[in-house]
Amino acid sequence: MEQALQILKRNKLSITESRQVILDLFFEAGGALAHADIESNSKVSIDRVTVYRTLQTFVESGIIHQIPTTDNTILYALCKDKCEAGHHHDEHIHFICIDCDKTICLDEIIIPIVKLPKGYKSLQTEMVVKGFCDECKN
Amino acid sequence: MEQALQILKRNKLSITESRQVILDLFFEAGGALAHADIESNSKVSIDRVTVYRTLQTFVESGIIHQIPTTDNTILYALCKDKCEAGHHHDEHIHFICIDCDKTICLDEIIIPIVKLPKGYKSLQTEMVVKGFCDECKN
DNA sequence: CTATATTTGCAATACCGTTGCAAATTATAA
DNA sequence: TTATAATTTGCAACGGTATTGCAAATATAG
Repeated sequence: MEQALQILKRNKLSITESRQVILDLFFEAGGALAHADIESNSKVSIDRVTVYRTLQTFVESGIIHQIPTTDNTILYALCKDKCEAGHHHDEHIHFICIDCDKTICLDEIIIPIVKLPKGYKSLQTEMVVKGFCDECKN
Repeated sequence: MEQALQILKRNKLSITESRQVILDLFFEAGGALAHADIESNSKVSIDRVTVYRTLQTFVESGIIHQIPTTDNTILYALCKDKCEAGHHHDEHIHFICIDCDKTICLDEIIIPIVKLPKGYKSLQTEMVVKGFCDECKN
């Protein structure tokens, strides 16, 4: 709660209940959330549209970032420190456990630089690893 | 055309026009396609539903694989050699040009192995690089 | 060629994300 | 604190996309 407030202030966003509630959900979850998770997990009822707009605002402010998925949804996760508005630096790996189905940001693991063919210029890199997480290992 | 036929036979799928046409589109494109691309690029008219079901069948058979994106679409690309039904191994990089919007499979560039935290086990890795391709470089 | 199994296309439906607008809430300035 | 301006919210409506059931069409097996 207090944490959410700080984030909103630091990013010069209006302090509203919806925004605080949604931020709290991210802190509780400790991982990535989809739009649907937010709608169903929130105790307070927040309009679908508001959730969409809030997520968009947070992405633009560099508070959360999008994680690509293969099932027509987008996952969102809190950015760590270095993200600024309009300029994300989450060059970390996203891990998807095929057992428990959780998506985990491996913040400490940096995506390696790859050498592209001549003429190609890289601006952004996404890396998604699928497998078993440390709780589901077998 | 011949190529498509071989693939269908090898995977013990019924030989139908739609399936051959869709496979040919992948060969022509040389890269990844979204559902919409298939619908609009096909000379023959194929029902939307058929396209969905065909893509699903191909994924299950290990003929194509899904590439995660962050814009609420799924890209599909032909699997290389080692894919089997239900078990994909496409350890190559997908490059998306933000100018011409094409997706290119950089088959010759191998995804570097990253060291995961203790307890994590990697089965499949996707790497998507966005930037300018060699034709749109600037 | 016939019988069976599979695939296709249509219609209907459900789902998801977006937009415009008025009401409510929050920030600002006196 | 209060009045005003700016922002945010929720509703309704819309458009696009994915899914399902079912009958007709097509492919496979014998």
